[in-house]
Amino acid sequence: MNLKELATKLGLSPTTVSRALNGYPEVNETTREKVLAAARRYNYQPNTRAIRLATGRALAVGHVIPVATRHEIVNPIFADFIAGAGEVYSRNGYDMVLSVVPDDQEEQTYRALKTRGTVDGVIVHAPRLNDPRIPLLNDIGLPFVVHGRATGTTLPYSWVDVNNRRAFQRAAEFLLDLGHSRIGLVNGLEFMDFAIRRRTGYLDALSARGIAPDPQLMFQDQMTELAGFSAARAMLALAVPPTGFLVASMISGMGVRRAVESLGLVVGRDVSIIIHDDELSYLPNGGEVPLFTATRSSVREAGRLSAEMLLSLIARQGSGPQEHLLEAELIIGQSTGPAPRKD
Amino acid sequence: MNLKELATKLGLSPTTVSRALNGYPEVNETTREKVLAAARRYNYQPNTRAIRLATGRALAVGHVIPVATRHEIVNPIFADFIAGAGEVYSRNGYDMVLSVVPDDQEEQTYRALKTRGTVDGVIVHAPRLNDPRIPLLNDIGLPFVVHGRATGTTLPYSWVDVNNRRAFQRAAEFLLDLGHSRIGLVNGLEFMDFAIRRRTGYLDALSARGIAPDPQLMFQDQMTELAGFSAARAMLALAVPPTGFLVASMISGMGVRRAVESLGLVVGRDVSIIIHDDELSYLPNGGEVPLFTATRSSVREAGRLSAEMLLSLIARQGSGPQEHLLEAELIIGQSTGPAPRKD
DNA sequence: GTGAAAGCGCTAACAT
DNA sequence: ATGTTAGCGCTTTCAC
Repeated sequence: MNLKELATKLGLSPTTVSRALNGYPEVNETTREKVLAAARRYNYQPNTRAIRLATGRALAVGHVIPVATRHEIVNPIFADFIAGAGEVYSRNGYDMVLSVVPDDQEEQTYRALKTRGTVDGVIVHAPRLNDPRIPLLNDIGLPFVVHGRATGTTLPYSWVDVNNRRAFQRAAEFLLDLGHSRIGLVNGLEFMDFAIRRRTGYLDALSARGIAPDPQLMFQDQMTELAGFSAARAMLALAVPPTGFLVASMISGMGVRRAVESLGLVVGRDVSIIIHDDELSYLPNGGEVPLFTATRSSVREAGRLSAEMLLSLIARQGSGPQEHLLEAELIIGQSTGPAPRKD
Repeated sequence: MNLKELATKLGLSPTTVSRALNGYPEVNETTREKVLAAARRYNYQPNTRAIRLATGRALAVGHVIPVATRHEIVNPIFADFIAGAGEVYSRNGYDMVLSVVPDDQEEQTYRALKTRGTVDGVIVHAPRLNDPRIPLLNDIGLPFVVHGRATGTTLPYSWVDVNNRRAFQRAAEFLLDLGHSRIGLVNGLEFMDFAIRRRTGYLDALSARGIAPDPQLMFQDQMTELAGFSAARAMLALAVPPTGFLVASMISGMGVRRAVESLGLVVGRDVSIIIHDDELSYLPNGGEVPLFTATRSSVREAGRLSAEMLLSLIARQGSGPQEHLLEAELIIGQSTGPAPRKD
């Protein structure tokens, strides 16, 4: 059933039916009712392909995932973000187009997305320092919203971010309040914007207490189990080992936990671990570990907000770049003071 | 630059230009050269929206992810599969449309995908026993390929699957050959088709050696770190604990490893662990654990094969359902015989 | 308030 | 081998 057939059945022109369906004000209300009833009755579904051609809009939003950072797709953050964004898209009749491309083809992909009219806008994930995608997208005129921020970028742009600096600052303060003074930082790679901010928050908390940061307690690496394990083992082998850990991700947090336990230490008694972005969909920790988390809902919320922001940019309802900073929720599980010195 | 403009510049009709560009045989080769050169020169990019409307094809493939199984998206398997499939799609000018929907809207989503003409076909992920999606898609006439198989389904359908039964059988045989006789199975939820097949492989290996399965050594649960930890702890607390483990996923495998180490046991000396789908993108295990894996490349390969199969179904090149069974690669790291009894 | 007609940028008969 | 002519199913002026 297409528009023309529906119009014929109603004894109306396609124009009027179209207007009635799309909420144009000039349609007689009784006519509109009839049209809507018939559309429902015949299960009329407009052909998206025709709408796209006629309007020149793609009715789709792109998410480009370079394969080099493919692990991003297995990041629980990504999954929850996508779930939140997907909700908004489908509510607005938009599709989500996922492009998984070799990282040397990222620029080319964005250009093709624009010139072929595949999407009306894109979400930029995992921004890095001076991220080249921002000037690129600006240049080719493809509307975009960044999930996170790109330190070093001078151009204005729209973004939605969790307050990573504040999150790590509060987590560190929490450990400091418990009496910990040697706190190990197990961070992600510090060319990622969020990792920089997290380190800053950690340092801010230390400096507010007049504690000088110890480079031996600050690790950055991929957020894998093995990297977390290695970092924690190295720190625990120090002459004066840390009694608390601040970890950037659930996955590396599991490595840290294993490192601690493999030395016969007990988490929550001898050592406190605070994991960022804990308690996400597929990795419940069973409430065993003192927690700090951005919480699942806030990441979903970030997805929703980003998607809404992008759709409003596409509709040009927005005036200039929009920005939104979400606060992370501090969730406390068991907690413990510093471990007794064993000397 | 559109087709008409390009044709005018060349002094040809749009038809000829279209034919030249699309490789139709009736075009004069010198004409074709000229057209291709001009297209490159003016950076002509055909408007996908117009092609879609004119041909009635969506040039897109759908992947529907119900939010209830949202963890599927954070599954390394999913990421590698998507990477492989995405490669094929982009090589063929197809888009990948991802729909993340509440699980009670799954059927409705497939119907809408069909009636609105959003996609030409779909990939079905994570099939369950008697999966209702297969009759549904058959019913609405949307071409599909299943990644995995759905035991209990009577309708013929196309699929690509890893030989899970054989994989677990070989892994169990490997442990049996080392002298292990008490082998714990840490499986995924056994309403998932792949989990059923894995259990079958495990049981086949035991029965071939005349070993009766012990229900206390067979666990099924979500494939999370905590579930792996709990299952392994429970088994290790038995009067006669297992000396080997067969684990369904990297994530639960980390829980099993932690459980083992938390008891002061050493992996590779006291206990052997074999993890399926290990060594995927973001979870290197550092070669510490005896490995068994479907390997990253085979999952990517499954993605590629599924995508190719689907595109061929869409083009109706295929005659009847196609099937493809991939063998998993057995990768051996350190290995060990059974732990000495400590009584 | 409704309709006729043109057009979005291609493809695909049907000529020639 | 190339061109002419209709569409694909909508939206959108422009008339009435």
